[in-house]
Amino acid sequence: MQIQWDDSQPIYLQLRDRVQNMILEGNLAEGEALPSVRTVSAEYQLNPITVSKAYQLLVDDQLAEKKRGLGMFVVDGAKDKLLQQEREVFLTTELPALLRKLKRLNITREELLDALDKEELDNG
Amino acid sequence: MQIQWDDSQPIYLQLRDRVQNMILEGNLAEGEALPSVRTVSAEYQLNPITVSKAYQLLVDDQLAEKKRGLGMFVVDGAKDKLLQQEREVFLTTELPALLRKLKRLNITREELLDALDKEELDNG
Amino acid sequence: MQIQWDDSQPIYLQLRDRVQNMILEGNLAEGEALPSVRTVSAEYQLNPITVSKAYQLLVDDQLAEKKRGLGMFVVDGAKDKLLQQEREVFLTTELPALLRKLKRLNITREELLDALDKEELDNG
Amino acid sequence: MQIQWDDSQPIYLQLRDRVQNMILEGNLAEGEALPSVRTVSAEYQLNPITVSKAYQLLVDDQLAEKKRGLGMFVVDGAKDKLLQQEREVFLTTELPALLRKLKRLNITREELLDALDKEELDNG
DNA sequence: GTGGTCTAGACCACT
DNA sequence: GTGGTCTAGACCACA
Repeated sequence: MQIQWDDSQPIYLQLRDRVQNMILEGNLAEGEALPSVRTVSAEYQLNPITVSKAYQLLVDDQLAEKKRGLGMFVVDGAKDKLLQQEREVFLTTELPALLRKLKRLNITREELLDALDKEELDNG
Repeated sequence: MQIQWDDSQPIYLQLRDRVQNMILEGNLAEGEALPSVRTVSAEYQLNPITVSKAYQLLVDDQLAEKKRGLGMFVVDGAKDKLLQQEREVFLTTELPALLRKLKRLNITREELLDALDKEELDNG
Repeated sequence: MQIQWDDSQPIYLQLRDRVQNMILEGNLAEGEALPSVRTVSAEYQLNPITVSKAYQLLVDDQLAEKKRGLGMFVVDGAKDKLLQQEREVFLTTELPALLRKLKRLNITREELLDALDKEELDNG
Repeated sequence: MQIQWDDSQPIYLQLRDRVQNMILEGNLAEGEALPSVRTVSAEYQLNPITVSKAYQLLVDDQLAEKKRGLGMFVVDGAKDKLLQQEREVFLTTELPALLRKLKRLNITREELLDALDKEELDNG
């Protein structure tokens, strides 16, 4: 079970994103323990510190909490928090950027929707 | 006259993007000379090497060309080339990512269009 | 009945402090038995070893004593001992630190007294 | 030039506190560059990562900023920010705790002021 | 020159 | 068992 790491981004950020995705997709329930630092570091052949760094980011974002001597746990409400955070960023930052790009590239709204349709068909 | 550099991206890439935008928006016509490395580095308090690096990327992408002793110039067809390049990247990389994100965030097509409308009004 | 544990300090120290406070406030009289390790560990969902560790600290400080087969008891004179210990620490360690901090933050003696007054009113 | 590290606290936190104190005392002016990670790590025989960790905390608190390739710099307004932060914490957290302790230890306001006077004399 | 990242290996405190 | 911290040493991107 080997991960394909994307070399353009630090591993600890990719790890954090993976956990966030697991929470969003429900593979990691609220209140559930994150896989231990040691487990993850062994499984993916990573330095424990690298894993710790990813987990610490989750704690900083109040998505996970430490219980001393027991491990890290997904906090209650983490999923909603994530959804809201991402929507926020998307609507206030990414979407405006998208629109500017559409204008600059002279892509009409119709082309955009067509492309979305096509994508939807491809991915079922 | 200070630029707000985005610390999350190397300055030389931000510089390149600025020049590309100027070309796309017509502020820098084809055949026109780029501002000299020395000018830019003085104006924005940058290391000349940083500016050179940005310009070299434009040369590598065949968007600009060096004329010995005269400076750098926007090549003919640069604007179209840029448009095509960006459309390509947009349609093959960004759009699929956008769709995945929309799904994950439960943002419907209607919400997307509403947001686009709103943006359009804001930007006139 | 869940305690809010402060993650910045080991649980066994927090437990010890709680017991010490109970002694100081008279909620745990001298000669009285401490709640059993088993009781506490069940009530607060703690590892019994954690509770034992806290109790052992009290024994080490001669504030409690073990009676084989009967449990742990608050020793005679525990309250006075605690008072004296804490006064000692307060006057020799905390107070000097307080003064240094007041100076650094430019908080005058008047502001300090005002704040104390306000606190007193709040807490009745 | 060797620092006496306090073993009860991680070095990177002690380092952060040192820098904060330097800012508060004006030894490190706003806009000035922090001593480089390498310099500090060499001077105090520390791992560069340990120093980085301390500096990152300052960035997270918006007391310092990174300039890519140039180093870390004290941000404008850092000193005021620090003062305000510390006052806030002091007045809302430490002072109430102080009062509770005074009550518990039966230390009167007069004793407190006497002690403060004495301290002041000692430290000039 | 600057900071960022990672590995390997060790020791610690806590539950 | 858990996470936290540190060292030593290496490589990278950036200015």
